[in-house]
Amino acid sequence: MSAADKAPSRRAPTRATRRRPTLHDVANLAGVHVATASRALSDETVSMVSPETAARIRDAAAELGYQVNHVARGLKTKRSMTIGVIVPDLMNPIMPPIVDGIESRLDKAGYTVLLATAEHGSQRAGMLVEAMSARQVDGLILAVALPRDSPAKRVVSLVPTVLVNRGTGRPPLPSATPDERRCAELGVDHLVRLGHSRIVHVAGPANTPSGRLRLAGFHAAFACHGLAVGDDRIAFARDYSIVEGRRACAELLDSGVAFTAVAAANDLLALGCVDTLDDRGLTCPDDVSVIGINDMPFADRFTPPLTTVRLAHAQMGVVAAELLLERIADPTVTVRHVTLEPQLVVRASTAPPRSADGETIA
Amino acid sequence: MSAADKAPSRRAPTRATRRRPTLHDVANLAGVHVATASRALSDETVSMVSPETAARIRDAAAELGYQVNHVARGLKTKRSMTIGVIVPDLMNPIMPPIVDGIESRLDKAGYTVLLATAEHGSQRAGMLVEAMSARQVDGLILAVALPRDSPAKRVVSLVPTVLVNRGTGRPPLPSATPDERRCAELGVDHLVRLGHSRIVHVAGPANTPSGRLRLAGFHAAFACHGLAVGDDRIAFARDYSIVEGRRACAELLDSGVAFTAVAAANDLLALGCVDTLDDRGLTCPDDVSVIGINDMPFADRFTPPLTTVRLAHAQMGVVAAELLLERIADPTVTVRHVTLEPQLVVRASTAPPRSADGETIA
DNA sequence: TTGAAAGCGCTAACAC
DNA sequence: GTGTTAGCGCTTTCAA
Repeated sequence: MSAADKAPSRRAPTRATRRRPTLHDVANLAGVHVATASRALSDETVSMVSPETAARIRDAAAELGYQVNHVARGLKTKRSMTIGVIVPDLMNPIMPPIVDGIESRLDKAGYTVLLATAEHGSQRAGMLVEAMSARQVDGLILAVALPRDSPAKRVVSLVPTVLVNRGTGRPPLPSATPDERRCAELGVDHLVRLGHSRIVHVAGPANTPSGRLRLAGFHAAFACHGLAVGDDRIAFARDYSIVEGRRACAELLDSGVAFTAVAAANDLLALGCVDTLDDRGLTCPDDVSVIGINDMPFADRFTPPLTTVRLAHAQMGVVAAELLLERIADPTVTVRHVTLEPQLVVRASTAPPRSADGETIA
Repeated sequence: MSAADKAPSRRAPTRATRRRPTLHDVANLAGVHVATASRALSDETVSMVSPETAARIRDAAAELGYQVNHVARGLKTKRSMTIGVIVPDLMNPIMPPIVDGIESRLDKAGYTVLLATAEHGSQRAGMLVEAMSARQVDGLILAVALPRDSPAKRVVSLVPTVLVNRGTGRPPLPSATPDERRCAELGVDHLVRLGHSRIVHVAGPANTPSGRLRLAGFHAAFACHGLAVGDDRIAFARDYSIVEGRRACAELLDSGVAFTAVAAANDLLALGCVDTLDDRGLTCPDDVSVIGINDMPFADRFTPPLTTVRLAHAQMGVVAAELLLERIADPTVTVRHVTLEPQLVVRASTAPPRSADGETIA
């Protein structure tokens, strides 16, 4: 009878306005107290209630189509079982695999992801961090840079946070990143092994860690091969895009430096280089070899199929998720930076230089 | 005095264990009641409190770095300001723009998106819907099919839901979809205009609405041109992938039907067809023209650049978001199905048939 | 205009 | 084992 105490207003549920059943309803139907119902419905506490009442409660719950209210539970337990993920842009081909890796790993641990996109260092990125914090996320995974003095920095020190695809940041946060320098080294090594020595670099934006690190790797690889590289052999892209690749490559061509190969800081830039080469009547790889970084989806189907350095994006997402899980479990754990080994993927955009062109330095 | 009643334990916040400030803290600091603080901090209710106290409260909030707790607020207001979005797979190139469209539109309305991935019709899709419902999402946008008899169907009737990229479903839900039939028609029209008449179709999975609708469109276009098409001119892919495109195309080739053009149900399948043609020593478009559907990212850079039918994915996401917003605002609004017009994009994978090949039906 | 008090749906001591 | 009693942090009547 207690099951119907609010009946007058709930009788004949019009099917459209049916209220979501609460723990109270379940308890009433089963003829027990809410607390007992709560215990029976949670795996960690079922043991506290007798098997038969537990069964009765479960039946009642099933009959009503009861579902716990995570929000109410979270208010009490202080855990929302949701993780905020902020990426710069889903259209960037490296992001989907990262998000997918994060999501699949987190899902296994029972977490749901709150996803949002914002440009690097934008005001919006900061706002999103705050919005997510207000939603009581249990953790944050950031693939974006926060503005330097953003108030969001405060929340980052309050909720467990890890960085993915970019490692720097104040304060130091755990991170899962590719070995950026090694990417560039791998590329240059490949080019040198092919016989190139007149190599130029289309560098990523100077204001991104990856841009800077890949440039450093480029220099390091050169030094390692006993080659020198002047500033005239480097052109900076303003962002990672095909158009910037085009522009930077044109800049290099126009500058008059002679080169037989270009190592671009990512695949999009490499694609832009191929375009410019094409525009100028040069063919890749016959006249100039081009190598990128990322091995973006379908890079094997471009014209020409792109030689590149593959980054394990999905795995990076998985690692970031694990780093976060670890940190949520124990916030005092040492911050770790895990770096993923890149892998050279040779396709058709690189070839030995024509004649012995590459044997001498320009 | 009440301002300091918990002080002993909170004095000298160790900076590591600092508790998140609550409305209570703000009220205490400002010397008002929580209710007043609540009113002062919400735009709709500021008018109820005197300007000077409001200012005092805002200052206190700022000083403490106070942030509302959306979870607690949601418990009371029954609105979480989050929307659940379930997609089959982020790696599918059409999904990122859809999600991006959804997210950007929803963000403008103050909503955050809870994203998850699950295969079509999988048990997991149902579980996710329930998990999201348990998290009190204010709405759901589904790009996946739910299992027929899933208990999740019940929640779909409880929380405002719209479909994106796929329109059918029981019960009928608002949807934003491409005009699937028209896609296929556009493709066939283009091929016929080029002079082809021996055309085959690599159909999408028969268990997907898009597969079926595009097939219907293929038939309709044929009929419209006064051409007949037997079942031997159609091969079904088991999913939308390059390998299935390869297989289906090989099947057609092996069956012995003569054709000069293939209309594939999507770009991935088209790419597979190009591969198989290549394997058999046939070149596209010289020997056989191939057309896809989607205009996936970088379709213009494939070998050969793919002629295809473009779908406005990002806009579809935006429309889906708007449909949902509309439905949240008024759940009794008529369910609308908005269909987006596709657009032919001619590139290099289609050309007139060699000689007068195409003039006669096989 | 502000304060008091109730309560959203749930969990967690603490009794019995 | 199960019921009682407090809240979690917020909003919202209802009084004053």
